[in-house]
Amino acid sequence: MLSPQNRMRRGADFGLVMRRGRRVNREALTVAYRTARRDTGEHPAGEPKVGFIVSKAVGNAVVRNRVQRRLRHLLRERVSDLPDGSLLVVRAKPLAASLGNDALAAQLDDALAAAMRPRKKATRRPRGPSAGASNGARGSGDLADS
RNA sequence: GGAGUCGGCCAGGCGGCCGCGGCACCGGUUUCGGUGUCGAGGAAAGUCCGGACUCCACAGGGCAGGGUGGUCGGUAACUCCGACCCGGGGCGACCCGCGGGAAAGUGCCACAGAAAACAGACCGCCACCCGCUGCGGUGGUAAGGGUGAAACGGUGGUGUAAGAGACCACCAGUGGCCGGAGCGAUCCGGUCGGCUAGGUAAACCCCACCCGGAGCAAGGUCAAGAAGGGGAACCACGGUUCCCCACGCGGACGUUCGAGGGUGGCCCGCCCGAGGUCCGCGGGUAGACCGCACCGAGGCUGUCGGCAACGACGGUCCCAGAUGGAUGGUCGCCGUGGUCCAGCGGACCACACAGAAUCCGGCUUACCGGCCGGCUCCUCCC
RNA sequence: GCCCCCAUCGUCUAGUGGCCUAGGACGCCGCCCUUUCAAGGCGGUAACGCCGGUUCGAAUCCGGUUGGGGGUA
Repeated sequence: MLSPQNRMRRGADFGLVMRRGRRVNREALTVAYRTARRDTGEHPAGEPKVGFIVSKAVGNAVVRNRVQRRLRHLLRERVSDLPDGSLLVVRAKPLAASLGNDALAAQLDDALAAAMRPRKKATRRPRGPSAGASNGARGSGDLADS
């Protein structure tokens, strides 16, 4: 589960990321990612925000809830690798409902790595006490390795 | 023991690690941290009914419109529930029924058939007649035939030219009256009548009863805003008066002989009404908090009343409250079911239907299974 | 969340208890015409979302269900 400060809550953020962000498609999900723009000052500093989209095509309400919760738990271990002020939206596809946990995690890591590769050097977030104090230790998964 | 029927309850269990939301307390007091505690369902679903709650409207009358439909009760209310009545099914326990009115009226009943609702007669049967044996005419009759979903009481007899409730016996049905039982629907008995009256109201309709409209995105407070609010005074607490600011374009109408608005279907009527009103297009806003997490038609339990639904009284408990939306993820063991290897056993897969959103009472629909109890029928034993 | 609406051939539709064995147009298929294609002509294909009920009889009336669509300070 994500910490409260890492949740995307505004509809405008979703629209911005889905429209302007960098999208990567995999079989079970789609990832849209957008780094902070310091010139426009959209999100001055602050924690990275993550949002989820699970449409009705995925399944009924029980299935959709379960998919969203599993994705949230997977993202919780990876939030510390996102730079400050970045926005991420994960959209689940119908296949995600029937996928095992390892396979789902593999697809997520693969898509995240592809989305962050081009400009990860500029805004790489420094490790430190401010970077999610409780999660810092276990969020060590290197996206490039996965 | 077998078969069946009705009702109630449960909704895989335990543990490790990592997490989330509300509330209370403590520390900090902007963010936050710690401890404790609570955290999905029987259907949370469909949104089909009924209410609570909120806002708008609320002199009155009429016409529409919608809903319900055996009776009595239960309830805040209901299209719900209970008991009973009637009709149907079952040996039975029991189950099913949108179950008022078709002798107030109107409509419809295709095809077939002579005839489809009010009487009549195609074939037939019988009698008579003839300009005479014809596929003839006149009259009687409705038992028989065939059609149809449905054909004008049924069976047997008397009777007759042939027949017919024309008459008789039994049976069925219907209406009036009388008596009895029941709060009532209704039931039982007697008597009389004409002998008989088709179906359809989930067709119009008639009768009885009920229904104002919208819905928590209701509604309120604050912020923002240029379109609507803000401020002050008086005060009978509902208004009056004054002040501030009052988008653009196009069009229509009007100032007491009244434009337009309200009365949320319409009309009459009533009220408001010029400090102009209405329509179209453009342009602008859509954040936070309250509502809302609650002592409630509340849960559990006991006694009493009632056949029951349910009610009365007492005890006890406080029991989800999010807002891109918490109630979880993962691992291990056990349990249940299935498949395979087919010996102990092991491996693999699955664990139903399904996720609160203002709240409550119902209905309906979906659902792997498990547990408990009442009753009925059959068989066996004592 | 709340409130509404709709469902007929592949597509757009007509049908408002019996004339429905469901009509029309555009499609699609075959044949004719043409040297060939198009156009034209002839013929064919193909539907009442599903389950119950009312009725003698249902696409139509009444319930339920499924699937779409819309509105909403």
